[in-house]
Order: sequence, then C-alpha cells, then structure tokens
Amino acid sequence: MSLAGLLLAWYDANKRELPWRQDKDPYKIWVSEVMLQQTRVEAVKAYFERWLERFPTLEDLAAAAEEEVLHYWQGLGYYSRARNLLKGVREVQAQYNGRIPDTKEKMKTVAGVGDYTAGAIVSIAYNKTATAVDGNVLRVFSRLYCWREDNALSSSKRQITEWVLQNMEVSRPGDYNQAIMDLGATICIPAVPRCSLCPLETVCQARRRGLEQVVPFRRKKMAVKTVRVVAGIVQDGGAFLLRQRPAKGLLAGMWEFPATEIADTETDDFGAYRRMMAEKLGQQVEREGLFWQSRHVFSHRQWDIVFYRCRLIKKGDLPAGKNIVWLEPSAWSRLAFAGPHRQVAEKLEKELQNI
DNA sequence: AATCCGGGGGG
DNA sequence: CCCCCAGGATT
Repeated sequence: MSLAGLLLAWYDANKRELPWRQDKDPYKIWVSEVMLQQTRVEAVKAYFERWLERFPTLEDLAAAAEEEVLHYWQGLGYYSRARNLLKGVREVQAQYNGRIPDTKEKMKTVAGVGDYTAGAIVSIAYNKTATAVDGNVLRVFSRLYCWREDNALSSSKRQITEWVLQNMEVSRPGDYNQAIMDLGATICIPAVPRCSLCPLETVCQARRRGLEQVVPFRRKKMAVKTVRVVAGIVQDGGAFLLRQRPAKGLLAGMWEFPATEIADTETDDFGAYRRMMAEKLGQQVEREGLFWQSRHVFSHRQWDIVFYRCRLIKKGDLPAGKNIVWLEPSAWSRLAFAGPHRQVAEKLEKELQNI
C-alpha cells in the first residue's frame, strides 16, 4: 500500500474528534487554523468554542470592534494573530463579498494567512490539492526521508514540501494533510516517537536506520534575556490606574498596571518606580506593601516582576491621550490585560468582592 | 535568513 | 526543567 494509503487508513480509525472538525465551514477552519498557530490543540479548544458563540460567522467578526476581538483572544498569546485575523476577515468581506477564496494563491494575500494556513483552509474546507506544511509535517517527513538538515532552513522546507506533494492523496487532500498532523501530534512526537504504533514504521527511513530520535536535526536555542519589572497598584476611590502598552512590540495594545523596567544593578526598585510615576505620569506615590511577585517567561524574554500596592500622595493630571486612565474593576471586563497583569487584575477583583 | 511575537503543557 | 507547539510579518 502507498504511504498515503497507510496514512489515511490509520487516520480513518484514529483521527481526533475536534470542535473544528464538525463541519467544513471555511470560516471555522480559518479561525481554528489561526488559533492553532504555535499553540497546542488543548489550549485552543475552549477559546474556539467561546469565539464561535460570540462571532458565529465571518460577517459577525468583520463587524466587531478590535478591542472586543482582543478580549476574546486574551491569554492565547501572539496577539497580532487576532488583529490580523480581524483585518483579513474584513478584507474578505470587502473584496470577496464575504466569500472565502478557494485557492491557495488568493488566500495567501489575506492578512495573517501564510503558506501553511492558506493550504490548510483550501485543502480542508474546499478539498483542493494544496500542501499545508507545519511543524508536525516537517518532523514527520524529515523522519520518513531521514533528512539530516535543520528544518528551520528554507531549503529544508522546500524539499519536504515537495515530498508532501509527491505523496499526496489527491482524492482526499484535506484528510491527507490532517492525517500527517495528527500522526505528528500523537505518534511521531518530537523527542521519543512511538514508532511501534506508527502506520508508517515500515516505510520510515529514520526508523530503519535507528535515527528516529536524532532526526529532525535541532537548531541551537536562543538566549533568554531576563528583565526586572516593577509595577504599581494605585487606587483612587474605587478606580485603579491602568495604562495601555504601545501599539507595537511585546504585548502590543494590552493593558497593564503602570510598570517600568529597571536595571539589574538597581537596589532601590521602588525608588526607580516612584521617579517614573512622577516624571512620566505626574503622580506622587508611596509604597504600601508587596502585593504579588512572579516570573513570566516569553519565548525570548523573561520578566521578573514585582507588584507593589501604592498609596496616592498627590494625584496629578494624566498625560494627554487615551492610553492611561483611572478605571473601576467593573469596567475591566472588556479590556485585554498583559501577561501577569491579568492574574493580578483577577486577584484584585476577587479581593474586592470579599470585602 | 534572522528576529520578533505568548503562553502553556507534554515528557 | 526543557522543549516546542496546526506560523506569519517584518527587516
């Protein structure tokens, strides 16, 4: 039997039941594919269900405000995905009258849709012969062909895409693509693959050579920079001071308690914070006590963050613009909080309810 | 080609 | 703890 035959027979018996596999609505496929970018299936499920309750159709999403869209994405990470999805959906609404294109070439021109996502959408929703090469597919095929070069290289991706296409079952392109992903997620996993359960064990060249734990070749990991951050919880009556992060960069556009990065060598962390509050935000604050501290790890950076509860000595005028506001907890629900600030906001809300 | 962009859970 | 995940945009 052909590679695709073995694969699809396995898939038919073992495919995962997932919320976005209930039908082939291209809008739902699109949403799921964007959520799944660099994000595990288990983490996506609940977000996907909530999303579809609020934005059941492409038209509903296209009409939504970005702020609300971000709120429904809060906690999933890579927030540009949400912004680009909204942008892309609006493009399709405007340029294609709300009908999602059925060719990979057209889909790739839409915001937030790259080679992988375009291929996944048209193969799954429209049964078009198109490759969708993600991390799973790279791993599975680099093992099948015992490819000994770094999969991060564009040359590796080009070669593997060619193999994926050569072996494609053209009668079921969507299932073929998803079958490889399911195999990669459950059997052909990164460190120690479960080869004895694999339908492709007999045709896998890495397995034949005993190299299934060596392939794919792993690239060196990047250094993670540690940054100290001080944040303050400043209250005036029932309102707390909140600030929106810049529109570009880390956690773009997300809300947080006013915070500042401080040097490793700084011994008086609150002193640095007090100065920042006075100079940049025009507020005089004093430390009341430690509220919370935590370590937040990003892919390329690490925050060691301390939240101090502050007393407002003298309330000043806030800098012009809408990026910093006094806001009561009842109005927080529509905001998207940045990383660890979300946990602190939830703790504060809980604390206030108990009083 | 290299870097940036989050968060979470598997192993 | 380490790894890396149904990647895309930007430079």
